[in-house]
Amino acid sequence: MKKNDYHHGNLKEEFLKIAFEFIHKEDVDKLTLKVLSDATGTSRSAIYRHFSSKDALMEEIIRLGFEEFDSVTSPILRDKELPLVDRFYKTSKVYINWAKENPNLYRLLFGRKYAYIREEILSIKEETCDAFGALRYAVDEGQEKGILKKEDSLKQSVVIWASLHGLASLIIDGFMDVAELSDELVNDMFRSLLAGCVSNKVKIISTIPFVRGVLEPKG
Amino acid sequence: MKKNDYHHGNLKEEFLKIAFEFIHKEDVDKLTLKVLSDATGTSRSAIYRHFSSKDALMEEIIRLGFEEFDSVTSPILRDKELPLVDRFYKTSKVYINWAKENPNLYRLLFGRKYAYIREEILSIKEETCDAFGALRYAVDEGQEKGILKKEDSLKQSVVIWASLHGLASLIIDGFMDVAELSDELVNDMFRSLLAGCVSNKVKIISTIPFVRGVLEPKG
DNA sequence: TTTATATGTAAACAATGTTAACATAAGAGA
DNA sequence: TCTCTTATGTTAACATTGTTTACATATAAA
Repeated sequence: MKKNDYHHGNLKEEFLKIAFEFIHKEDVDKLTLKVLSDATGTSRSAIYRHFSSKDALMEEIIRLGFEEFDSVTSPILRDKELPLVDRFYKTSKVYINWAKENPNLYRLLFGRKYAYIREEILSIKEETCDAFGALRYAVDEGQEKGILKKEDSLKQSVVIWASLHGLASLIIDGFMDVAELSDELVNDMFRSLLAGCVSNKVKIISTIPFVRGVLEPKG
Repeated sequence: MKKNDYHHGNLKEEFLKIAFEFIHKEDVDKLTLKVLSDATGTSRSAIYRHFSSKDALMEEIIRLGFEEFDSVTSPILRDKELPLVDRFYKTSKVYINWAKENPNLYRLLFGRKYAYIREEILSIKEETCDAFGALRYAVDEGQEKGILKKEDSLKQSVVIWASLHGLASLIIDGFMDVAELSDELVNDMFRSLLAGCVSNKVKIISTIPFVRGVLEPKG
């Protein structure tokens, strides 16, 4: 070990990087300070020069996690090139698949433990660039175009979100052996949501065969 | 302290009772062995004469929890005196309200940590007297009577369950301030589920005004 | 060059679940 | 009743957690 290894250089960034990568693979409560100190070749208390506590580090991880989550969901909802129903459908697919691929991160973001951080980040009241905001925006758009029933758009959005969240949770938390059915379950859930939310005043366009099948059950 | 307090008598039962009551009030990870030993006036390691580990005790708590959960949900789904749709509606209400009143127990039962115990208890394959079994049974009944669309009843049940689970989770895990909207949200969710699942081949009976409103949107 | 600040380590804490060695009560068999 | 076994309790110690305190060293400012 060289002498100038005493000062690491960018230890804070490395802590974050290692922790973030760890959460992509392993369970949240397996991420201990020892894991971080071992991985960086530092002592167990080195982290306290860069974060006031372990929770403070987790806060940053959660922020990064939401950035990643938003980056795979929001753009689809906001993509004006796609028909609106297709945006909903694609988002549903991506949402469930992302949760399946990143179960520990998903639980960290949407579980109870760090609810106060989530509140801080999501802050629904303003139309920020987060996934729930994008969903509300899309729901509003749907109502304006007459595609969705005109109801309280917050409640409508929560019902949609809750459905996806519930399905994702059942799948990743091992509630019954439904993980291998997830593709079909998303389709069924989407069909149910559409039946509940779609107005029949306007003809709705979709480029996705499955979605067209849902919209025209007689065909 | 009397001399014959050395042997407690029914310490195991008391541990279970105290732990079970604790979970009804406080967070799961606040339930430590010290809490149990203090409450019973014993030492921190006394528990190991009755349980092989803390997790073994938690297993029993989870079993008790499912008994309680099932006792407030299953009977409604199995009550042949009620119209089927009313059973679904009442169960939805009771489900969400129970989760709101017992958030820590709900998380313990349906969270990831003790998934293997849940698997053991629920064991969907057989038609046991559990809530999910009762749901599947009710879904089958609905399909036979032509009330529900004839689909894979497992998937249909999972979609219903996931919707309620998602809503309950959002409410109790502090995802947005929707707790005070929960009554309306259950109604909206129920409306959505019914739109997705109900067949229109048969006239459906309900004694609940709200449900009738959902079934006859023109009225 | 000296001084202050930033960033590391080592040692110790209390709290957690857990185990091992020991103590005592209860019950069975003589 | 006496002894032996078993059941059930205690105390002391462990390793692992997150965390704090005192100390050490590299970097930057004066």
